[in-house]
Amino acid sequence: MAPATDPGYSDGMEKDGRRRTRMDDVAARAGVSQMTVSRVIRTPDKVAAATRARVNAAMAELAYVPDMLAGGLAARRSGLIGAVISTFENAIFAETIAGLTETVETEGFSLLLGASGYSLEGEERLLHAILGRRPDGIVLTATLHTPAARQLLVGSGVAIVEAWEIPSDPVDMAVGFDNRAAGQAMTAALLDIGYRRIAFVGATGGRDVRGLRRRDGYRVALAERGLPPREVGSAALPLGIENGPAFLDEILARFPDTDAVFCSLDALAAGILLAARRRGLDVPGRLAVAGFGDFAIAQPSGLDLTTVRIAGRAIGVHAGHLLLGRMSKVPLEETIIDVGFEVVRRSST
Amino acid sequence: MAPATDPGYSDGMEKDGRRRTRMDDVAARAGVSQMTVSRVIRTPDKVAAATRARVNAAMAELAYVPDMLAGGLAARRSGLIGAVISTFENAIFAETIAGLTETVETEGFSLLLGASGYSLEGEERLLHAILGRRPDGIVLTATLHTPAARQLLVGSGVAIVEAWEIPSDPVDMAVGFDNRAAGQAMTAALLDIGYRRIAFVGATGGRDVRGLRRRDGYRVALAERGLPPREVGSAALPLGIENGPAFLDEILARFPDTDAVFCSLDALAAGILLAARRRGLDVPGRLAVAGFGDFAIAQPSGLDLTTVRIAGRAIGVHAGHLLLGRMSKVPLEETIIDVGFEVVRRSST
DNA sequence: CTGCATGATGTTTGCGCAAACATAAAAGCC
DNA sequence: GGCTTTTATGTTTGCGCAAACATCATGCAG
Repeated sequence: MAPATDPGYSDGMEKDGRRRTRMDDVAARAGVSQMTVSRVIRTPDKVAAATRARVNAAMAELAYVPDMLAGGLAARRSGLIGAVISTFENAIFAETIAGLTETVETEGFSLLLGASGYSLEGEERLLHAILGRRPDGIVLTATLHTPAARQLLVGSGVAIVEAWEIPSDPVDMAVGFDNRAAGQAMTAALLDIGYRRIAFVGATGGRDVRGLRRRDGYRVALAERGLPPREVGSAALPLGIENGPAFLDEILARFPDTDAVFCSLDALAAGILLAARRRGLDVPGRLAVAGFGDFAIAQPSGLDLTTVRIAGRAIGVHAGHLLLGRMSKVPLEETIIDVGFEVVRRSST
Repeated sequence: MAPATDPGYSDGMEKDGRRRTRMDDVAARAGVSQMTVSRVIRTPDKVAAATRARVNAAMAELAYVPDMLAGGLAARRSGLIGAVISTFENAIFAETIAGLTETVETEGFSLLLGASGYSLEGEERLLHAILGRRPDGIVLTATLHTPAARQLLVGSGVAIVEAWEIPSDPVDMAVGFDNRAAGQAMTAALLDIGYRRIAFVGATGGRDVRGLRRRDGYRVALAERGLPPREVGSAALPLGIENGPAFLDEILARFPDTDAVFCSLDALAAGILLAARRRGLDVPGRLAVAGFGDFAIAQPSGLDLTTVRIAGRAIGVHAGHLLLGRMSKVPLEETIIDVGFEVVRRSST
């Protein structure tokens, strides 16, 4: 899995034959030892002010950039944080990644990003690629699907945060919310408004573990009132706005008197809503539509979708802090963080 | 800039005191030398089939994951590709990043992602963080703003691709399109339809170099017909859908007879279009609206925006191939790739 | 059977840095 | 002033791996 080809000029030489500047070069110029340069970079307090100034000057003159690969090898800490998302398709995780980078970058860490895709093989390949870089921490926004993958992570001993979900059996740490409770809450909200013939649209199986949890919540909420579920969906991923018309047709064909639809994703809800409008169905008069995620599209584009809002950015920030905390040796008091959710009612219900 | 804190157990030991598996361990178990294990991983053809099988078995049994940091240090190639975006806010570059990762991952490279934000200091900090990891290549989707940053990159000798733009003076390689030409083409398209009092909304200065290029194109197209420009905007970034109402007000106040608006971004165009609808203005009858970028929101959400479509994914794929090509020693024939653009007319004009 | 490729493996060394230890100088202390 | 403690710096060593070179078979032509 290592790069197969050979770079043109990364043999330590630049294009013009110069060798890359090392600590030794800086040290020689400043008239100190290599170790003192290292100290100026990592623990400046332990170096006399005058010496520090000379070294800093030398570094500036030579435009020295420390080699963190070498440093990491020696110190046994790479300064890398691995982040695993399932796909770039839906921008669900962008906020989380943004919050995560901003949090860990301030401490000098960099982000190693990978998309596992929907193939199991890809998932393991990616984990190997990330673990091989010896990250100091890993954030999983994607769900792990194989026992082997789980095994690999646990065996690595790396700090791990599972995000966007509170797993019943976490690998290590976790930041997220209870998808089941969220699905139940949204369904309950629809019931409170007065809807009784509520359909659910979303993944029916396969890889979308979280969507399935939300569906479970939907089932529970209906069961509490003794109402039968009406489920429509597909196991194929990813589901998006383009599936709206087909799913709407299916709902209306199988459950003609449906008065509300709860979609496992906003993109899906947007698709249903637009399809309904196009068919001349009054929303929410004839059919109410609710989504999940409060992804950017939802509100401002005039769809004004009732949805469940998740603090995506906060998840990323918390995940970063969990990792930083774990690395600071002070034992963390709480390693499972529930950021909750919020049912936001807008004009689509 | 190095991580300030100390990890709990990355001293080469796992939590339970086990040492991390190394090549030596695999070698011992397979009854070969460490070097033979290295060969099995990188150049399996150079190892006898029987030996290879033994080594592979040993690796599997020990769940060995090669340390690419150490390997990179020895081989002077990190297997990392640095990617610099300006912000996660707009999902503009998600497709490009996706195309890039998919391209380079097949060759065993991993992505090091960083957001430079809108601060110049952040830009340099990020470059240091990335260059310090000794990437084999860097893709810039963000524009470079300081001479020092440019200097740093050139001095590093790393292969560089500037994406989403064909700079007049590229640092190294580039994949993108001519923003000026695109702005001109869209304006010309509006003129061809028959609009004559066309306003432009977008960045008026500051960091959004590409937006300014598109504005330049707008000016040229109008000047060719002897029409005066009508420009509205702000230097503050980022501009988004929420700025729609204010900009629409400004347009109608300063240029009441405007019949079309060309926005430097789809998000902005969406904001203007929605604001116009809310005011009861007929789109495109009273006011036509055109955007730029064909970002996901545009079409399916019912806005049906006329826009300029850019092959964002192709940009990422090309960028990846440029880097891989540069690293394969075969001299590249073409290092500046223009992916062009496409004016897409929809119902908003 | 010699000689010389060719293939398969082993040995040595160093990538650039930081941990651990060693030393030297300065600063307190009675 | 001799003593310890503290502060500032230097020296040695090794992180885990791959490049370069060395070695040892084996094959095979003449």
